[in-house]
Amino acid sequence: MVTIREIARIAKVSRGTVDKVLNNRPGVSDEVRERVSGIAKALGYKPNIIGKALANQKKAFLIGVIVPPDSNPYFEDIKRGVNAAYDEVKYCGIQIDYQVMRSLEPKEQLGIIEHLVDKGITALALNPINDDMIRDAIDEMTGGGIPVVTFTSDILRSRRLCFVGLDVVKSGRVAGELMGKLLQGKGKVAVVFGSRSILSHNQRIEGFTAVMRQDYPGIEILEMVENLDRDDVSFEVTLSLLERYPDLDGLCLMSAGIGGAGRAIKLAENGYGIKVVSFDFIPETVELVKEGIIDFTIGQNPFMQGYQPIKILSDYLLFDRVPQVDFYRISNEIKIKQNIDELYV
Amino acid sequence: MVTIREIARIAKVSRGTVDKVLNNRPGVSDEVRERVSGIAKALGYKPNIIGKALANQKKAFLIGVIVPPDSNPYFEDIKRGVNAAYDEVKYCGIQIDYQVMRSLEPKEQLGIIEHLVDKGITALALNPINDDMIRDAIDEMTGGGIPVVTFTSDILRSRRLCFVGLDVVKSGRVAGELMGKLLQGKGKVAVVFGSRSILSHNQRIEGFTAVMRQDYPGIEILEMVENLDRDDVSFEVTLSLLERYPDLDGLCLMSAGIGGAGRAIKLAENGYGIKVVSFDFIPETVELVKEGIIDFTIGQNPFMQGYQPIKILSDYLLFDRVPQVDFYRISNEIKIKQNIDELYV
DNA sequence: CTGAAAGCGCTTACAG
DNA sequence: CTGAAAGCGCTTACAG
Repeated sequence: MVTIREIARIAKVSRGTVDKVLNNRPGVSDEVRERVSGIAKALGYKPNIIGKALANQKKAFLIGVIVPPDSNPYFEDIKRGVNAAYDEVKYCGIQIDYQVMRSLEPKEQLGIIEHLVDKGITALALNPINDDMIRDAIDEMTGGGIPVVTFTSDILRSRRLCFVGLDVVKSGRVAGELMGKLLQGKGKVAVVFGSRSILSHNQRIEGFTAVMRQDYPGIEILEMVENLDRDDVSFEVTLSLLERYPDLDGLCLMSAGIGGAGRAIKLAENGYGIKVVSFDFIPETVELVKEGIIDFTIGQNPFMQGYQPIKILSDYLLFDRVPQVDFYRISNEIKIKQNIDELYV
Repeated sequence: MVTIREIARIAKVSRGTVDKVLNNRPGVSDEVRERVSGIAKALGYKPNIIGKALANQKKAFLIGVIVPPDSNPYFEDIKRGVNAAYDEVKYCGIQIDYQVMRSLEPKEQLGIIEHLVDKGITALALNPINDDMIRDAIDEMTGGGIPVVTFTSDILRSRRLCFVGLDVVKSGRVAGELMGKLLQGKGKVAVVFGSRSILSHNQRIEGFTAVMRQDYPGIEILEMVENLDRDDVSFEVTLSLLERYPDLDGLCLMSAGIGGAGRAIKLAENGYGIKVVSFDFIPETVELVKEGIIDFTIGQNPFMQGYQPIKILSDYLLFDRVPQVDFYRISNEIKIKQNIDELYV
């Protein structure tokens, strides 16, 4: 392994000077800069990350994390991922400031961002509200040397370092294929989703209906109803669907409020034989899968959605590693009764 | 963070002495040993892994890896996992010696183990042949300070550090449930498996039949046939099954030789509508899933089966970290046409 | 048994 | 602009 000492010896300069060249720090003449970087390249120098990490311990890195209100148990797992990553990097001098929002207001999020910048964060992991205000704030931070990684949902045309999340259209497609297989290609289905005003909900619907159209023309989508991610609304609309369509064969539950839908299915006369595909691995869903009410549930590995942004930002801060991809893809996981206990292992 | 320097200062001894105490090295009086370890505990000392890693760079750690003959493309992914882990730890002075067997003979494996021990390995990741000879060798290495992690298949009652693999009975159960759902609980199925003489193949069958019996009494298992993991045999037995049972509804392919089975299904008159569940994500399988011949395939994440043993052994060697569990469980992953492209992300 | 010193590879504050 | 020195936390060979 080539070291800085070795390069310094060959270039006949000090190790400090080599360090400046290799890390594009000012204070070296062009002539020396060129000579040193030539030698480094010729020898195939790779920085030793352990050495870097040890020296960096004198610095203090603070990564801010901003998540939406914790009403959604989904974010429990995201937090577990953040903590797991933190455990791996805390010895390198990295600290975390974890902020939970109280609303979904862009203004509140902007306030938290400003607060964190004042506190001196050196990087930010953000589940962004889709608003120009936030996009501008991201660009300003990036411009000011504070890298931002978005997770779970992205914000388009911003200068964030990368996005960690999943291809939501594909999630919808997976749900569509599973429903098609469950119904052996024929029957009547209904969809319960969160809200038309949320981008990802529309994308799930888009993927689901596309697969139905292309691969399962024998399946008819009777209705798609909003539940606003609320448990009580979920109960009502699901029960109503089951009552209005006595011959319903399948139900795709795309949003939160799964518990309410489950109660409706258990209550309805025609609920027993109905095929159900849902999303996420929250406790209510897991329970319904175990009971046999839900046939398949498609999870998004929220753990990794918390874990990866911290690891990516740590790599950036500690080792100047820039992520290789713009979109760090989390895969869709399919769980059934027999393997629902194997979450995140 | 408490450092060795801090403890040394308080205990009024040198840093070297503190190091000896904290790492149970000889050459310290009992009195000093007790005083120092008391202070360390009182201050909540945690070793800084970066410091340890840097100092350890002077040492040379060599991890041996022994895998079966590479006839099985499955082991390509295991190797990718080994390499990925190696990339993460090579800066800590860890080297890998990767050995591929030519046979499944215990004697050959024993020879390779002895060769590696002569070469001076400090740890071993082993896919063990189930034989007393190998068990004894593992125990001898462990006794001599060389930790052994088994992966993919385990060897019972040995002193290996831990096992990385999956619950094969559960894999069979997952396959059973998927088949049950595909057939809506009624129909006739057949199973093609590798060999009765291989433990894991029997375990898959056990799980599959247990779920059929318990949850899907309306499904009849007509026959279970061996293919010896061979492509040509696979073709023959699958074709024969399809010809002898014109009303066959489902086929569970439990072993290698998937390509042959796929050709038979495409060739047979009744092959088109048949429901198929298979195992692994090898290229042939992926292709058949994309074509719609295979409905579900259950993968074992071989990447992680290669990655984890190296990480576990590195942690042990570098930081004296002992694995928290005896069985490091890899989860069963279910893939279908719409998400078969999301492997290992 | 104990301590002082040098070293792992990189960074930084300071002197020239 | 350049270099010498000290330091990050831990380990080790050596002197006493």
